[in-house]
Amino acid sequence: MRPDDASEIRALPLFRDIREETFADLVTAGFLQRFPSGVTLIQERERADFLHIVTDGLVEMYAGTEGEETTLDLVQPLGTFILAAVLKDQVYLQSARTIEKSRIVMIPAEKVRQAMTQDAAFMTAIVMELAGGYRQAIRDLKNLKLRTGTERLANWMLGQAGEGNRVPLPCEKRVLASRLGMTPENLSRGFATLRAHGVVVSGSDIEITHRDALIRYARPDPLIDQREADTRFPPAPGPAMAKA
Amino acid sequence: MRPDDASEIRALPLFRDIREETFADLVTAGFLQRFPSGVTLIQERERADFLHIVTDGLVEMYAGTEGEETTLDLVQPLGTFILAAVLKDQVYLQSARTIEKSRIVMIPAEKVRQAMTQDAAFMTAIVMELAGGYRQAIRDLKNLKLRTGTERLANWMLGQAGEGNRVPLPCEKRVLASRLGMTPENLSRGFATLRAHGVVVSGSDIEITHRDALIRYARPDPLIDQREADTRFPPAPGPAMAKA
DNA sequence: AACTAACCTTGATTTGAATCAACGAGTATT
DNA sequence: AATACTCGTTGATTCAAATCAAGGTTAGTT
Repeated sequence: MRPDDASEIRALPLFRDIREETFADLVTAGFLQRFPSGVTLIQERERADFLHIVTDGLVEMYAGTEGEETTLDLVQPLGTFILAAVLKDQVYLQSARTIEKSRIVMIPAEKVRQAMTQDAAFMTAIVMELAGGYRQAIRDLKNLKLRTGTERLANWMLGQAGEGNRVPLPCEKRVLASRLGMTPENLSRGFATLRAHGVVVSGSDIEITHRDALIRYARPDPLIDQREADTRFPPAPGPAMAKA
Repeated sequence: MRPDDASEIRALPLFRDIREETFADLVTAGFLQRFPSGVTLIQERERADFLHIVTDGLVEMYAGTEGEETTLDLVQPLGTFILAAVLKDQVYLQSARTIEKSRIVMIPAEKVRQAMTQDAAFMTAIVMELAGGYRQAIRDLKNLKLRTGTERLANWMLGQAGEGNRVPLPCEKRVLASRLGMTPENLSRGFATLRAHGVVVSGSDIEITHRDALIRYARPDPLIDQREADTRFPPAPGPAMAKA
């Protein structure tokens, strides 16, 4: 791994506050690899061997048997995946494939576990990362169980647009459909439905023209849709905190 | 909290390996409370204030707006809940209510965070607990996205029966239905469908008469259905492990 | 024991979503 | 430039699930 690759991932919440020495250990053991689009990086049911970090490109996490598979997540640059499997030293529950030309940093699972025991700050960061991942999974569950497909789409658009009105498409629509738990056909129909609620779609050009109308349709819920700010530990203590 | 209440939760993976002193701190700060059935213990969107441990009874984790809610999990004795919210010092994503007469141990969030920084073994246990919870949530997602309601029911039955053929019902069928992501009506129909696949249902008496037939229908997948063994850290090292 | 109130089941209907099938648009290839 | 291919859209149909609407059972109460 080259020095500037290392400094790039140093900014990650997972590594930001750890000791220089711990980081050096991880970087030394790890390596960076480039992959074209469409490469399977890990396969569900295999033993966890590396912590993966996406430094460039896009990775799809998916699961299921051939022909009957579903997208569970998209990992964008400066995201990590399968930390939980690495820590528990168990098999992957998800597969991963590149869906763009990507750069991936891989760190041997054993080194991660070792570093965790040697650096309390690293372990703390791991706790926060896992807690965040867990909470995101709960959000996904609520999203799936409480909303229709088109509602999920509408809320996804609001999140993706941020403050602006353009909705950048991070991947093929078929992948987005699977991520949202619907078929490509129904995603199309979903976009069609949303035309009546302040949305204009033309190919991969997606725009929100009447945000209030879309919000009225989507009924966004911060407990489902709001990305969580990454938390440093200890979290801001209350004004009147007891000391042990 | 009485001494034997304390010793009861000492056996939990979360506390099993922590220092005596840490455990004493937590026990001193915590308290035990008894609740009748039907009491709301926590409410989504509130600030996380206590780590909860169910020592007796049954707790339903649910979410959603009045009238449109869904059950996310059932917590049985010697289970904990909302650890992630406590650690991140954020709001609950789920509500909790007793659905049986229950005994709950509550430990102030601040004490948990404090104990974590003072006892590496406790932090390690937390990492394992979070990783396990995260993986379970991923399993739930796969279960929902890859299977029909009746398939989820069939696999739930196999898991609930264990080695035997009786399928104990831990809760009302309406709650089970919600947990499995279906309506009570469709749960009934699901049981009806499974009569053709080796299942006999009469009220709350549920029995598997032809396990092979049910398995053929359910097509269980260890990556979805298998409970994870709780992992101590470090996980079993390979035969040739480097020492730092 | 009779009454009440949940809970569960069953049937009919509607709605949401998946599937099947055809076509059009865009991209890459020859 | 023509071709082949993938991707996305649209329509028709089928299927799964939710909803609406009765009944029936059970448990808890008076």
